[in-house]
Amino acid sequence: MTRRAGVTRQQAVAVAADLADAHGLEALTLADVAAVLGIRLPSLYNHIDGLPGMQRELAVLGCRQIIAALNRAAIGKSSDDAVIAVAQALRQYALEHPGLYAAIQRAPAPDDLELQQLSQEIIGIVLAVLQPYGLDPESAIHAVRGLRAITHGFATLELAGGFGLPLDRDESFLRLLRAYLAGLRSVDCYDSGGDTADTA
Amino acid sequence: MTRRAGVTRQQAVAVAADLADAHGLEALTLADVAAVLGIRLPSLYNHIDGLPGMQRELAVLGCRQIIAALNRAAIGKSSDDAVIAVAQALRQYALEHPGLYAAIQRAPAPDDLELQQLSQEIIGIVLAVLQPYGLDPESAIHAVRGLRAITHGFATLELAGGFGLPLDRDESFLRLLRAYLAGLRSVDCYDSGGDTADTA
DNA sequence: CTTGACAAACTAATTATATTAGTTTATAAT
DNA sequence: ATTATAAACTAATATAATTAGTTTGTCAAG
Repeated sequence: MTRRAGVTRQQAVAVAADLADAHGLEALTLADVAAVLGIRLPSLYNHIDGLPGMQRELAVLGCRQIIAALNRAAIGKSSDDAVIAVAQALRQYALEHPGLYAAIQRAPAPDDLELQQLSQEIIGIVLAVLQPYGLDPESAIHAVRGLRAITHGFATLELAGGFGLPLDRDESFLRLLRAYLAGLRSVDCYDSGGDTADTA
Repeated sequence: MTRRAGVTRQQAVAVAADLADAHGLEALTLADVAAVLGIRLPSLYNHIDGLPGMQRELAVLGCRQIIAALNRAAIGKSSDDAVIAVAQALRQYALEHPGLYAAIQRAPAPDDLELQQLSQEIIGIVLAVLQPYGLDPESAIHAVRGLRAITHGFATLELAGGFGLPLDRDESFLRLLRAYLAGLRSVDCYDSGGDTADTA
């Protein structure tokens, strides 16, 4: 199976992932990857389809790892606990793997079914965790979008060094999630204006 | 003042802004900017300090435009209306100027006082608009972080094509904001568990 | 009106990266 | 042993950024 005892695609992608997480996705070069692997740059093309191909590989890897992390986080929890755990896991993943996280932030190509399916799987986990809230299908999608925006926005601002003040970021995130979930249960976000009901 | 009737820095930055908004910040090259201006690439260095310098210029321009847009949006509104208007304005700016918006998403250099002050100004507007909620200083900062995360996250996911389903995005955003603001008024996001007070 | 200073353009050269084309070679399977 | 091929290689090309050094148009001072 292994010819020449040489480099495998998995190895190349793993090296690229490490470099991207360490120095940022935008600083990732195939030249560096080849150097770490101990081969010449053009030899990399035996394993991956250029820089765009490598970035796609990183997106696939990132999605798989995120799916695993979210599933792990959701086990044995329900309702608010589950939602918060999943959101925390996603934020933590982004902070620990900024390069891979950045790699998944581009829409998959229209013909890239594998990557599209992986993206869907992530959304599916969030949807599942929102089940106990008893939202109608449309509201559930709005809620998934809301949670994704909250988590993605918070994590990327954090990564960009956007929170300068010395105030605990963990608590900011928790308060944000709690406020949103509390609001989700109230009804006044489901119609355009005044309050129509107050509980449930 | 104008030598050679040549290119000015403002012109160069304006061209770069257009290109970045049209094709993405990562696709912006000084070579393209020079070509549009009708000069050779090295001549650009008479006006801007290389690619990093140009990106900083774009960040400054973006901040100024955002500050103007947010101030305009907040005029004559208060409370929820004002917060929602500001958030909508920020989202709209990001959608209309994706290149400039991306340029402001890197933390300013520690010695770049001008850019730091502009960032602060944006935060100041959000803080001001949250005044009517009567939050204590620490809670106000948490709330600013929450609003920034919500708006930034939603807009960047939108830009990345992250919302695939044919469900109105304007409504998703509005619901998200309403839910958060409703939650902000409730107290259960200010301490770890049960409710301690109810108004304030 | 001349002239000198300088900003702003230029050419030339270097470096880095990605990419393609074509060649060599080690090894697994026959 | 032979052979097919994956996986390495060298060589060459294109693009971009950047630096160095040179030329030149224009403004202002004499």
